[in-house]
Amino acid sequence: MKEQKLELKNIKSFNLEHIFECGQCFRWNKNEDGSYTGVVKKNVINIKMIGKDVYVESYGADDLKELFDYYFDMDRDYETIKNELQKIDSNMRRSILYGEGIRLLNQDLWETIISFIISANNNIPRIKGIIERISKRFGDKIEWNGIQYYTFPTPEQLEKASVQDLRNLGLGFRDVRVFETTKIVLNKEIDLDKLHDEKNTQVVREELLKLPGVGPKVADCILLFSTLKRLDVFPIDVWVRRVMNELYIHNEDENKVDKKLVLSMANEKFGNLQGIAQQYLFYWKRG
DNA sequence: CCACAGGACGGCT
DNA sequence: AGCCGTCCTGTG
Repeated sequence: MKEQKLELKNIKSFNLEHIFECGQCFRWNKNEDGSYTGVVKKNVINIKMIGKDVYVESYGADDLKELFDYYFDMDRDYETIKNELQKIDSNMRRSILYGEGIRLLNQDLWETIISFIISANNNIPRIKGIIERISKRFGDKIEWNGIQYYTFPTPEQLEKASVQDLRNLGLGFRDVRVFETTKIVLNKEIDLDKLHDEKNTQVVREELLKLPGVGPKVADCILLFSTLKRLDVFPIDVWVRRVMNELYIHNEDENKVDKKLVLSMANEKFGNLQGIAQQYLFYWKRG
């Protein structure tokens, strides 16, 4: 374990609030000074921005520069992506203006799977609380500057949780889903490492859908927000359905909008960039 | 007291 | 294949 620092000057398409509050992650918390602190793998990371400059501090095992670049998707050219999307229509232009600093994080696949199983029919404050309690109970403790942080438990660590343990931590009816998914991952009935090697997004999606608690929406979130990083998916929740109806479909009853229609519309308009287009629209309309 | 939240699942038609 | 009730828990 070591402390490291990193300074990045004049970074474009990078805004802490946009990145951490757009619904893709649950383990970053804002501090009083405006900086954010989170746990990534076995590292505690603190980030603040002054103007367009990014200041990063970490305490952990991994090389900070390498970890930062990968986690924050720094190798992807968001300027070019935004330029492409802006050509589509005024909705995209406005949404990109609103969330110009969004980046899609490369979060640990296992952690993302469990996190989004927990997210089903749930709200963000509660999701964050549950994940925090799971980490505190089954993860490893990291102490930094007198504060205790906890890593997200590995499958081996989470295997020690009984259904009742999970229920007591507040998962509700999702307890069995997390319990069963943990077993399946441990048995390698579904090999998470091999999912990274598969090129066809739909094939990976079908694999994810085999996990208890992983339906269409959760699967797409996993594909988009984890190290799988497939941009050709379009997670549809009530908000996205609402936005797509308001902007493009104009159905009288937004609850009766066919999901397949939303998907084909997204595919037609945004193509292979539909995943990130979804994030701009979602963050914009949800405010 | 009830409605609802950033869905999944099972039973039904 | 589509529709619909139900599933914990916290908040309004």
